[in-house]
Amino acid sequence: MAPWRAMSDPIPLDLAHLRKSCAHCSLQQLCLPAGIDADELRRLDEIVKLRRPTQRNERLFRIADPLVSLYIARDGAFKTVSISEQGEEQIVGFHLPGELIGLDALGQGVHRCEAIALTNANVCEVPLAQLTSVAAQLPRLQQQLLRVIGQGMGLDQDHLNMLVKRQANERIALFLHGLGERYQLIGQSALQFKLPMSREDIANYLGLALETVSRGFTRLQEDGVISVHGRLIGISDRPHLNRLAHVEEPAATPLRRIGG
Amino acid sequence: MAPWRAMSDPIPLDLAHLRKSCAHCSLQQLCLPAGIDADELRRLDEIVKLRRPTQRNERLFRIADPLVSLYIARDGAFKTVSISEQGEEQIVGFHLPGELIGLDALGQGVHRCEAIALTNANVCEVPLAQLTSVAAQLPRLQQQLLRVIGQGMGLDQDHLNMLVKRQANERIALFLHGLGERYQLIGQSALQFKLPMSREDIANYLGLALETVSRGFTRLQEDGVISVHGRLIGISDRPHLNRLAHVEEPAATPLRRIGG
DNA sequence: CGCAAGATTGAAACGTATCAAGTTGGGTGG
DNA sequence: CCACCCAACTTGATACGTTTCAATCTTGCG
Repeated sequence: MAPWRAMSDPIPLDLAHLRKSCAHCSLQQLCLPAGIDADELRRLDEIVKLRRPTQRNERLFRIADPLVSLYIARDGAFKTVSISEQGEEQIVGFHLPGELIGLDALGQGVHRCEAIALTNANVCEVPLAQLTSVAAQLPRLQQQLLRVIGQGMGLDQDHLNMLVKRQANERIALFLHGLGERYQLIGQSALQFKLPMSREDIANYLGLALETVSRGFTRLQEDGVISVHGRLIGISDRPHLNRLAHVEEPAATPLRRIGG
Repeated sequence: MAPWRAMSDPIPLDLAHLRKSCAHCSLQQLCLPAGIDADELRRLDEIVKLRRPTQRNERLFRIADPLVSLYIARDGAFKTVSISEQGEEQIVGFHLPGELIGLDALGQGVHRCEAIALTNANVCEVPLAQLTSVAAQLPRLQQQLLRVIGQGMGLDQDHLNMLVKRQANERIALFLHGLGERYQLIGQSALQFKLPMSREDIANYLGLALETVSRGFTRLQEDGVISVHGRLIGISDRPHLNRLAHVEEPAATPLRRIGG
């Protein structure tokens, strides 16, 4: 595949930032520690490892790997991919910073997906055995763990609802809408962002042909809803986009993500 | 809708059977208690309630109900249904005996689905607060709980893979295949069973028009793969069905379900 | 500059949804 | 017991959207 380390891509490694504990992490409230107190946070911090920077196309785990840790990106983006019996790849979810990666293995103790970096990234690693044993002692952490897992299931359901009985343009609008919301959640612009994934990845995720995604983007641009420059997306008419996605648009948009 | 209690449907209530604890339940190894020891089983048994028999079309919980308990059918069948922003129903999963119901609410503490009985049924109820507090003390139960939850997520993924990039006949074959396996798992015939759900439910679940499901059944019957008499399904040529579903068919079929 | 991968655009073929009749079977009431 | 009814299911004809195949265009990168 692609080289693990592209020469033109010097790693902007900020050790000081990497060493920060959960307590100082800007994602704290969006991540596993959300809602737990200072003492508990210290216990959690003790078991969280900081991995070396991850290169584009690098894998956190592969299919059939035993479940060891859960992962969370601090920055960058990942996709999780399952492979059908016929060898076709299916993207199960996209993961932005703060979103737990690795829950696919909870059932069998063995991963059924690969987690592949879409960009260079920095990742926290949480050994599951330690996490569960700490959680057994800290009811609030246990509760939060279940909540995070449950949210993951909710996202799978959102993904499913996006695929069933919705046609191409609706899926694409919903995808862009959700992505914008997720970027907003982590403090970036909901109206202008760079897609970390290819058209092919989007198509795969949405259950469409990549040509259909391309046509969809073009159509949205012609209609003045978005602007497209390669992977750079600008949302020009958010209400219109929401209408196409059939999403209500009250002031406070409910917590929602697209990729699980 | 249909009457809560049809006159022609006297409830064959077997109190002796209902009073059985998990320890004596035939589903024990397929259910929450799988793999935990006798002491732990006793602790679990203490918190499991047996609900009065549930009528066809009765709901275990509704959308927006707070999460109180998880449910498991001892017999009968359920569907869980979510409702989109436009008011369209989407069937998220079918639940046969031994399969946990109610995990949809883990994320927000509030149900995002309704659980509706497809048939008359007997149901065990497990209050979640008690379950988690017991699980915190019993590592094996904690582990088993996570495993069951993880399996639920796995099933959602199977459902998703069934919908994406597969065409109608393949989805239908896969659906029947999976249903057969699940019946086999609970000690019934994999080759002959009565569908607990309507064609409309199947179509909704598979993301198809109900006419397409009907045609699919007819086609499978014409090809000598199955026999259809209303809701009675016989599988005449299992290898052929598996081939249509693109499922490998080694001697030992992997643990798999269709509805999550 | 020039290649290769990714993205866009076009035309035709296919599969499924939709609309519209029929058909079957279980339940009800005369 | 039969006629009727209604809901569930089946079957047929047409319309639509998406896939597919193919060609062209763009972009990043060596």
